[in-house]
Amino acid sequence: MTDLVTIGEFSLMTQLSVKTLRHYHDVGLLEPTRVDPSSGYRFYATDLVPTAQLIRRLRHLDMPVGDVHSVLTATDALERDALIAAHLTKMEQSLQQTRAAVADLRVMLGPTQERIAVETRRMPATLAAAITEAVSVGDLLPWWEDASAELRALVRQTGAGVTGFLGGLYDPALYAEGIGPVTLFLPVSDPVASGRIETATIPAADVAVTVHRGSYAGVDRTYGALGAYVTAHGSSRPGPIREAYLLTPDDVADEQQLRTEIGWPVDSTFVAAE
Amino acid sequence: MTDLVTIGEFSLMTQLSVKTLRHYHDVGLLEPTRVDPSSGYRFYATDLVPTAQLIRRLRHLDMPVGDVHSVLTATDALERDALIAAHLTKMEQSLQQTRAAVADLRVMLGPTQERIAVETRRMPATLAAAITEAVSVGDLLPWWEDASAELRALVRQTGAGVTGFLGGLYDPALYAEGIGPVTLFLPVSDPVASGRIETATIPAADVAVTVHRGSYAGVDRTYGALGAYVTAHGSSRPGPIREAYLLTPDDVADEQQLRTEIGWPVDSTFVAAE
DNA sequence: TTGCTCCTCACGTCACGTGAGGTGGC
DNA sequence: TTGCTCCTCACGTCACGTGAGGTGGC
Repeated sequence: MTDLVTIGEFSLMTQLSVKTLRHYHDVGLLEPTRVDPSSGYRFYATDLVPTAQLIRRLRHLDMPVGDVHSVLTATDALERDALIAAHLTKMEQSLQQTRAAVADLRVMLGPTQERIAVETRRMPATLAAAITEAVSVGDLLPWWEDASAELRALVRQTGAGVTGFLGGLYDPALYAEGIGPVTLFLPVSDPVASGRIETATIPAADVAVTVHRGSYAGVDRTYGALGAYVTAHGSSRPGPIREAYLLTPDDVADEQQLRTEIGWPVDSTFVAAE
Repeated sequence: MTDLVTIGEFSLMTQLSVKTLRHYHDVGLLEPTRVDPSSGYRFYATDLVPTAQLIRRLRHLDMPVGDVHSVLTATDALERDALIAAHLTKMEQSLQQTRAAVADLRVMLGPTQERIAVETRRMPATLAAAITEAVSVGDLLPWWEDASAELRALVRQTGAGVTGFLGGLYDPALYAEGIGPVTLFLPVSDPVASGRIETATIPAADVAVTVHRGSYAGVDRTYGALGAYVTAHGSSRPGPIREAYLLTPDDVADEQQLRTEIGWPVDSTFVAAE
């Protein structure tokens, strides 16, 4: 039998505010040990303190309340640790991204705004091993990493010839609505399919292309410059953005050396006129 | 004269969703260049792209929309850079805290739960140089750093004798409501006052004390253990928590060596009975 | 009886997202 | 005419905080 304390005392012991404790009761994250039926007073056993502190820590790391609940109700320690480890990994990645964003902001605020070289080109239809899925912007990076690894692995395994750079098709809805269909593809000499990988013919398209140099975190600048260029020449037309990964993290050690070709769909007359 | 594009195209160029762009229009953060009076269609000049991208970056760093607005309307570059630098500093600190929280979580999930040694004691009334202010939990750390530096500086300057450890009084409201009065004080031999620093007599009190070892980030565990101990002996009584900073970051290089004495107010009968 | 702590609504906040229902331009 | 893009409400979400108005225990 352990001691019961009021919500105010429990707040002191756990450094969770009274409002927060009541909220956690409402959503079922942390139930008081006893609730007085007539007064509605909440009473907490002192042995709930470690649980409350774990909750506080996890919330401090921005783990969603639902996930915290999963951690608390995990049946065994292994499962619980796995959930926490997964969240820590996410946190580390987000730290990484923040650092990149800070570095990039410094670049943006710097003196020079690079000019971009744009070239228009007709991309021919291409046979490829491809993965197409609806992806949200938030999940894009890990999705990309998984999908590209899968494509490369399968193609290597089947022995089909690779006939071009790894590429992607990004539906405008991805940016406009935050979620949309994305195709990642690896051009091949022969049909290759397995699981979610299908053989596809990437359609031909007229595009204005430029090469983005450096970290993918800064690709928005190139999107902006390319879009502005295309608009200035009055030739934008709806269709997916095309990317080709000329130099990837697998190829170079330094982020500065990454090269990504961005293709913005344009009118065929624009290509001919050029 | 620069080109106007629709919201959809502008979304592509800036990687901001259409909903987000409309929201930024509503709150006045990013106004379209032209709004068609009959259709309500928004049109954006392409030279707004860098501004939109700056917004996106700053929001990515969780800078509040209001602060982003301040950055955009800053009259000169110096002011703008200062605002951004201030936010970057905040971010760095929060990264630091997250890292500490992760480390601490690992400790909590580890095998051993230390036991704490509790002793009860009557703290005598003490003459001190003191700063008392209403502080919110979020601001506590920087407030503490400023206040302690100010106290030490003034006391050194006046040549008054220091007669005890730097200490603090934390009103329960600070934890229960997230904001409350806090007193930081340095015991002195002679009256010392200047600016927000006043001479005060810290009242006597009966407290159960224990020493928290290690990073202040982990102090909640000690609060919990001490509170549970006091409750188990049925002697808790309302009043501010007292802390005394025995070994601070100024004294030791390693966080593990930090020592903070925590005092929990108890009944005088409890002290006598001990 | 006076304070103090606790209670329950109802609503606000922040930064958008969702979804219904409808309109304009090629 | 058909799609597609755009529009405006109104409401939802997440994790609480704010504030009014009221009750219970020493």
